Amino acid sequence: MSVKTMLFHLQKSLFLLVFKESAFYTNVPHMTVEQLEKAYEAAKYEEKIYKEWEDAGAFNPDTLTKKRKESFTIAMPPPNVTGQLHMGHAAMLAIEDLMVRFERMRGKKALWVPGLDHASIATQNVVEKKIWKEEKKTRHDLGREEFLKRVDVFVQESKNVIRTQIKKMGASCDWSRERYTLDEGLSRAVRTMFVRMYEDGLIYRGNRIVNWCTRCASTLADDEVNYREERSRFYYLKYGPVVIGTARPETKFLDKVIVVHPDDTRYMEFVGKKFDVEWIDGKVQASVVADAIVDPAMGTGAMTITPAHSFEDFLLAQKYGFAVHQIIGMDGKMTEAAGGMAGMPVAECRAKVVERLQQKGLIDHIDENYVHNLSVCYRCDTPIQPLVSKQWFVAVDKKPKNGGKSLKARSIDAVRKEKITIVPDRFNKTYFQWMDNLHDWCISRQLWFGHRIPVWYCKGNQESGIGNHGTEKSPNSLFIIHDSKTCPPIVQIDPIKACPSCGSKELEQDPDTLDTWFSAGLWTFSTLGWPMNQSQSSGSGHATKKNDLQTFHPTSVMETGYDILFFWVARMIMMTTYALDEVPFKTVYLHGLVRDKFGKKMSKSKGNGIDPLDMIAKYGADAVRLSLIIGGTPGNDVRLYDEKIAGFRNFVNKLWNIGRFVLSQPSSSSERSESRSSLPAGRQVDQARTITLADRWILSRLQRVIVSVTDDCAQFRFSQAGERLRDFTWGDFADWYLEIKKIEGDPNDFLLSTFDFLLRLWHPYTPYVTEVLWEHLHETCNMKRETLLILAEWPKSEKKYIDIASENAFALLQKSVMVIRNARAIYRIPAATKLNVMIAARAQFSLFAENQSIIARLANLASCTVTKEAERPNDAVPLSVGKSVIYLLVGGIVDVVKEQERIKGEIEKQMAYVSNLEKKLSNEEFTKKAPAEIVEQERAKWEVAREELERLREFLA
RNA sequence: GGGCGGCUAGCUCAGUUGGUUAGAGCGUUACAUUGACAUUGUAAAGGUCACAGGUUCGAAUCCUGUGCCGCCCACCA
Repeated sequence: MSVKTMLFHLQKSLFLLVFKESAFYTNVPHMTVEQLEKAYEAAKYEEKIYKEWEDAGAFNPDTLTKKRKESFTIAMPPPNVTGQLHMGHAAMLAIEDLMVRFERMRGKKALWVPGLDHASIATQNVVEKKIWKEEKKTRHDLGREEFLKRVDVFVQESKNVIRTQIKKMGASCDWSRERYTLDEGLSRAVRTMFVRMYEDGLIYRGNRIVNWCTRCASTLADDEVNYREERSRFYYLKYGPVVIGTARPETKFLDKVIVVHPDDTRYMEFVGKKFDVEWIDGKVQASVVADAIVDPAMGTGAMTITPAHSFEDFLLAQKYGFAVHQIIGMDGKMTEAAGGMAGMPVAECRAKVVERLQQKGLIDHIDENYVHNLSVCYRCDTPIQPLVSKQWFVAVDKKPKNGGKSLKARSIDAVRKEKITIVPDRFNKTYFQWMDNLHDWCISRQLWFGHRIPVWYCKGNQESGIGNHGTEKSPNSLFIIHDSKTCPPIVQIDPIKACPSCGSKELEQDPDTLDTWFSAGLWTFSTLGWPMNQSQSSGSGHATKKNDLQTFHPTSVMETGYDILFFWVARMIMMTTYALDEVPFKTVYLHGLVRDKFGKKMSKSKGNGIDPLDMIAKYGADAVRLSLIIGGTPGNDVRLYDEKIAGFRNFVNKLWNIGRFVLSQPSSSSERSESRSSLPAGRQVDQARTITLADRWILSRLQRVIVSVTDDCAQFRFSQAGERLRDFTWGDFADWYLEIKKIEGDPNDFLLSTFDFLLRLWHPYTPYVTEVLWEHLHETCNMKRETLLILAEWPKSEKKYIDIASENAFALLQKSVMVIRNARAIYRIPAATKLNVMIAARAQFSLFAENQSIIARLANLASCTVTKEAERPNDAVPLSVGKSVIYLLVGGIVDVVKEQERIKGEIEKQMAYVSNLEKKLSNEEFTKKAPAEIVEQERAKWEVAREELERLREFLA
């Protein structure tokens, strides 16, 4: 007999079905999977499972089936080799692994390239500190070569630590393609890029004002400068005919130009004139110019300019051709421009200058509460000295000699023309704003650790332009880049033996290294083998796969924190669009910062950080992953704390126990499943022996979940997809479906196949526990496990299994149970008191008749009698469910007054709802203008609500 | 100075193009307890969706303004 005919017969029949409690215990199965511990012990499995994945070659797209056509690539943002991974990295890994696993299961050729960044300035600082602490030596004490050796030792250790940490998170990245920014291959890419850009006129060397960190003894890019609010003194100084304001009197030794606003009536008479002025070291001759750059409201509206130590003044000096004098040296001490104070540290000199000015009566007054932003180094927090020096720059506005648009124009186009989508899209605005304001990028760093600039200077002919610090020798002739007697610098990929201009063999390589973001900017394509396409060994000993660049570039998604949108993402777009004339990635997905429970940024110094490894050890990697994925949205910061992770650990444990239960059911035992070879869900519909309403309901719900989870993941809505899955798993599947299966006994394959699908759907989120359960699923069912879950197919939904009638029917069943439970709680009927219930089922007779035992069991009833129609029995509490009425036969237990109150309350609520709907439906504007289906929907709601209201009124009568 | 984000239940947060009687987790309250799971189950309480206007038949959602919190950029002679 088919299910349909069976249902038909049930509906036809009028007999009373009375549930007998004892019937339930005959089919209760016994556990067959005692070997599985009651609570999931993540630590027991994780390492083993990771190894299985690796051994199966699951991370390497080359070993996957040839059927995979479309590629999916993520270049992992390379962690710095400075040390430990933090929760930000963990978030990055969780999200990227989710994406890669999802796409891999969807049949794509999925590649996730792992790697590490040498992080020149950060790493050098760490190692310098370490050496100082242990040996009280500076890098200069060791010398360049020895120092770099020490760095290398540190880096090797650090790399191992980080690799292990990445693996602990379950990251399914292809270790055979691991890269390091200082690998030979990548270094070659860097040099190639440098030379190409130089030849294209996009890299130049020039004397310009730069941010100088005296502690790091290096330049910093504009975006490597942080600002710190500071209260300091602001000095008003008498300077000839005017009073000028400054916070830095120690820079003012050689100031000779007063600048005022052209419209400032106070100073108009002075413009264009010259004055002899008594100043720090005696008399100087000052001239006055007018320029609109001056803000008349600022200070006194008059200022003197110090071109070598202020960005704005430098621009002015260039504009008017004023001399540029270095006052503060690269070492943070005064130059000979300070006369008798040469060699003095800045702070000391300031005090001395102020003292002298005081003596000379040149101080008008001092503002003690001047608040301004002090620029500091983003690495070591040392105040920045803006100063002029000879550095290498990338020209962002210039068109390449070989044609095409400027770097800036290319980068803007890539996003504006939607070749790159930024998620969330509000960061488009931030990106454009930054790009619009971008100045030439200073790429040379006076560091030892990093990519050495591939430029050689000829020393044979004459003292060359070596030493960016030429200023130290001749502070007043800064604008000579190299004079005509000098051979031009030699810029090329590989070292050479002799100067091509003069043949001299006395060559010296530029001592500086490149900004770490220069190499990072090439990351998506240098890791794939550019500029060499053939098989070739890279420095780390891994082979560069042939055609990787062609197969996997542009990459699919760049997933990283929004805090490095400028540092890195923008640079990659700039460099890649120039080098390859294609975008580095199609989508940029920006995650937020991981913060502590109080919303504070986690940091080592504050000690408020949570170590991912501790959390993994305590709660398991799956729980940590969930806690970083669910509950947040892209671009917004997430708070993370112990209890939160514990909550997700609870869910993982729930999933585990769902597995234990499912696998303990007789349908999964081997004698039942001898012929079963696989479990693609859905197929069982045709094979199953008994199909119940619950089966059809769960199958239908599953289809919807597959659709929404797939769609959400494809749209990067990982949190939403996860919540949807959790609700389905814990609510629909565990709380309802499994409970009903216990009652129905004799479970069919729906149980197994739905569980099978659940494992697949959860796998990208919780790879470990699902893989363990997947193994047990196959073992228990005596099935051959064709693949690991990591390589299993992503579920597809099938429309034909969406069964609205069953969903509606099941919803009524659920409501019946909930309404009874609710009444029991309201009337404080103890759980031990088993109630009798009579249902006047009316049009839903067959539904209730067929499922009376389920209602009885779930609602904890002694008996459940289903009739078509029934008079209200005495002492019965009536409950309304759809068109049916449930009578709780409570005898004399219930307080009549209380019951009347309960019903009155419900009526009141219902009346408000109904009248609301009526108001809406009687509004012609609504019925006329709203879409027909919305109107219809509201009308349907109204009918149901009205009916319910009527029934409630009857109850009161 | 320019820009961005947040403000939704006690707490942490969802809420896809405007149409639900506004949701989840944690916490709280009450009840339950030997076979999947107490890392559990059942039920409940709890919200004028920051505020003020506007657009619309209809606004947590769109527009304008205000307030508070946070962030980014620029700049400070």
